[in-house]
Amino acid sequence: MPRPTFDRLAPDKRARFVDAALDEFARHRFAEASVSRIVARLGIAKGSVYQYFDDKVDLFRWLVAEHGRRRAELAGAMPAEGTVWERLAAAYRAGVAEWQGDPRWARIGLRSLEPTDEPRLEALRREHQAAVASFLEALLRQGQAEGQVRDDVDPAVAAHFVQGVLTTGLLSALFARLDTDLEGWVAAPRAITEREAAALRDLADQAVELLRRGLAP
Amino acid sequence: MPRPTFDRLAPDKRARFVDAALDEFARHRFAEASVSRIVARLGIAKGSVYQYFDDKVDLFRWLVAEHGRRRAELAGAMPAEGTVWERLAAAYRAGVAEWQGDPRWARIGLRSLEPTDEPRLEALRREHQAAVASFLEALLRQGQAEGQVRDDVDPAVAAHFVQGVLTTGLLSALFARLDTDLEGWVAAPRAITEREAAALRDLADQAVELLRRGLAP
DNA sequence: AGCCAGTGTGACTGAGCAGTCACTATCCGG
DNA sequence: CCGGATAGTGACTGCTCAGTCACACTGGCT
Repeated sequence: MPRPTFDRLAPDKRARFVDAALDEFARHRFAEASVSRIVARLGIAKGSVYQYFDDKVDLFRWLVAEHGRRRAELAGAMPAEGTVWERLAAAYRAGVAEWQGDPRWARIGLRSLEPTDEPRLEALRREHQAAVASFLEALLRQGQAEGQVRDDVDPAVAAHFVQGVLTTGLLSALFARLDTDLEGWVAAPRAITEREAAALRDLADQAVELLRRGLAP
Repeated sequence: MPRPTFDRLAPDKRARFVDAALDEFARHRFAEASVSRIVARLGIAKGSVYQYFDDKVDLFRWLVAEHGRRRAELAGAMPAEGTVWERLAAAYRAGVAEWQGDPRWARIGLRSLEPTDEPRLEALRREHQAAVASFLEALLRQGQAEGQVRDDVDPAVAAHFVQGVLTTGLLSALFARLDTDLEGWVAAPRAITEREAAALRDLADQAVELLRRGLAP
């Protein structure tokens, strides 16, 4: 939890701090991210950071929570009805919207799923992992109830496969097409162009089509 | 490249060193792996490591290369004919065999695909990444030629999806079923039991079935 | 016995890190 | 203009790390 001082911070100062921290944690995984680098870049004293947050873990957790808030906003506009495949495509479209905004926030979302040596982050990671898996599992169960997913599929298992296609698979397909990778992208962050977003939606449709056929009765 | 001294090492000493290094790099990603910990555990002087290898990168690269040699041996027994799905299942079975041996070596294989801040490892990573992708792409093209994969699928794109299912997806499904995760597994490495291997083959069959249906004409 | 190449050693260097704390500066209400 | 609260500071501690190097040891050969 951030300290009260952080909330009271002048908006522009706060914004500059968040920007620098976001950049650091987007570029580097938790263990390699450096509080020293953040303050050096901002030209402020290291002690200031510890006026705002208890420690590095606290700072990272705040970023993850803030990412959650931003994503929830995007997802708010997302329909919760329709066929399984429509909902899946919609969920994915919300993801695209995130990359079209500030890709660094999207990266924080991925970082929250990365394993760490820091035990206080492990619980958080498992929670997020489980949330994704159970969202997809529920979706597949709905699909079975509505006859869009065949009954001999184990939703708990298939959820992992779906996650594999939509995260690892889709991302690596995307970056292969863009001729860069996740690292390069975040090293020089920019919002993706509409053209690229279209390519991504195209890929997402291919992915969903593969899953639709693969899981159909 | 290891130094000549490493090759001349007495077999048991060499084996003990490799075991300790393997353990360290299986448990920790490259940046967090510690040469100091390796020597502390073995009770040898730090300088010794630098008689065997140029530096930490050199040591890691040797482990990755050694893993490649071991996997090549396993893959040697793998049939290069049959339908796409048979070949895919066979490739996966070779992977299972690896986890049934020493799971730490399997982990090194995954480590070689992880991004690093170390530029000298980036080239290696891209190479491995590309090798996997192009193996799968070639497989899908063969499938199209033989009418097992529908023609409106882009093999270059679908290869990434297949990779997503068979790596991320299958692994996370496996560990969900085993009630542990990759980290816990390597922290207490043991060969998987025949029962677990059967579960893994069952999952692999489900994954291949999903892909078969998803990509079929 | 004497030699020496090959092997092993561990204190040391220089670097980076998270986190602390006595101190200073700034702001705001009275 | 004063005084207390709040915010900011940066040198410092204590830690871990990769990599070095002058030195010591060992075993085989002459």
